[in-house]
Amino acid sequence: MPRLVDHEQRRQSIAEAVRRIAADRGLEAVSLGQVAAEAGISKGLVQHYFPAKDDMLRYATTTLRERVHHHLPGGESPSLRDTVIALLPLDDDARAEALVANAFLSRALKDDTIAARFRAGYTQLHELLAATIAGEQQQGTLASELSPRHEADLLLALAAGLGDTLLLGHRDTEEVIALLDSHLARLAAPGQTGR
Amino acid sequence: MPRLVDHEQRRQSIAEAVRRIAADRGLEAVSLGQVAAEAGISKGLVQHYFPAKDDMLRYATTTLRERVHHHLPGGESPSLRDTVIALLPLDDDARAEALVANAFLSRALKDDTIAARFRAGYTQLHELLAATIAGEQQQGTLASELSPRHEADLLLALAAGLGDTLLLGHRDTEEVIALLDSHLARLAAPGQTGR
DNA sequence: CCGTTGGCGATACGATCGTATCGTAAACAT
DNA sequence: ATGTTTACGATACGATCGTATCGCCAACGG
Repeated sequence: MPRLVDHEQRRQSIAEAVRRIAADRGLEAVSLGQVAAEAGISKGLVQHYFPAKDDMLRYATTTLRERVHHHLPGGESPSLRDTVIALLPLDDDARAEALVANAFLSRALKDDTIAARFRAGYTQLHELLAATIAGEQQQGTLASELSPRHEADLLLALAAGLGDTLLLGHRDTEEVIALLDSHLARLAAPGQTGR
Repeated sequence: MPRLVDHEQRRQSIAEAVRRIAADRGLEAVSLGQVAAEAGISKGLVQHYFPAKDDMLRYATTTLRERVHHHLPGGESPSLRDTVIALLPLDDDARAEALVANAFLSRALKDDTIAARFRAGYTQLHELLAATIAGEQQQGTLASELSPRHEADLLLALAAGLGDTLLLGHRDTEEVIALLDSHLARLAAPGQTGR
């Protein structure tokens, strides 16, 4: 046996190159040559780890939604507000991830593997939000008659739309957060004084 | 002079071919050859009307948001609900348009011309929604303390997010409309019995 | 009637695409 | 030491990319 190499690590570094290119030049700019250059390796090596380009693209979507957890506030049970804010593309990393997800959306409609990844990501976020909502209901800060799953869907859609608004520069960060807060205020339990 | 041809019409038919390809195979599949084949004309003719590919892509975004009006219900003053529903990708046309807009999003971040188009589209829809909201407030069906511009931003974001949810198949049409209705119900004037 | 002009097709160009096929160097088993 | 196996680089392949350059054909002005 020759020298051993961590395949997974290699693949991840290639996948990161793919995501970097997709984020700032679009999926159309993701070619084997560009990826090799971005990853600082030879074109042949990329082929060694991904026999076909489609394999590479599919793999690049594996860790797409893991970063959401990374953006979550560290506390034990983060507030609903902080959790939703963590979904917004507010820093460069989150912005890049949003752009990558956007670039892969059209592929998700044709590629079952990528579609499954998107669905899993949505389900995961949905469960997280629903649990957070239920927690705040028990805590008495959110109105108890709300359906956590229903409100989670609304919040995910709102966060996605506000994310696009941010990416396109239609509204700035302050405005978007104010919009989000006004929505959350309507979910508050009666007698709650905002925030 | 030789036979005269309607340049605008030619350009539009080419632009439609671009949008068709972008909608179902992504922007990466939009090449001069593919566009020519889709439009049923020669590759040289495409070049005749668009000296560079970027010109063609830019032009393809001109009429992107015009179709929204086409989806609006015919009545004099359509309800807020019907107006927002008209923003959702419920039929094939609207779905194709949403996919095209999605495909061009990454380009809008680099191309000022396309970015201006997106911004104009957002502004136009925002004004439409705000006016509709103000109208329903006067009519007494929406709570009078709401800010029409504020709620318009929220509804646009919600519609965009719900649109993505629909495109990706995370929720079906009925569920999405139910989500939308539950949001709208919270905006209703007190004493209003739903819808 | 003929020359000019614009619509349009055909083709050629170099670059880059994705993939295939090599050669070589390094590391372990025997 | 030798042979086998794997990491990796290099190169070649045909296809397609975007662009440039032709030539023909139709139509109108003179």
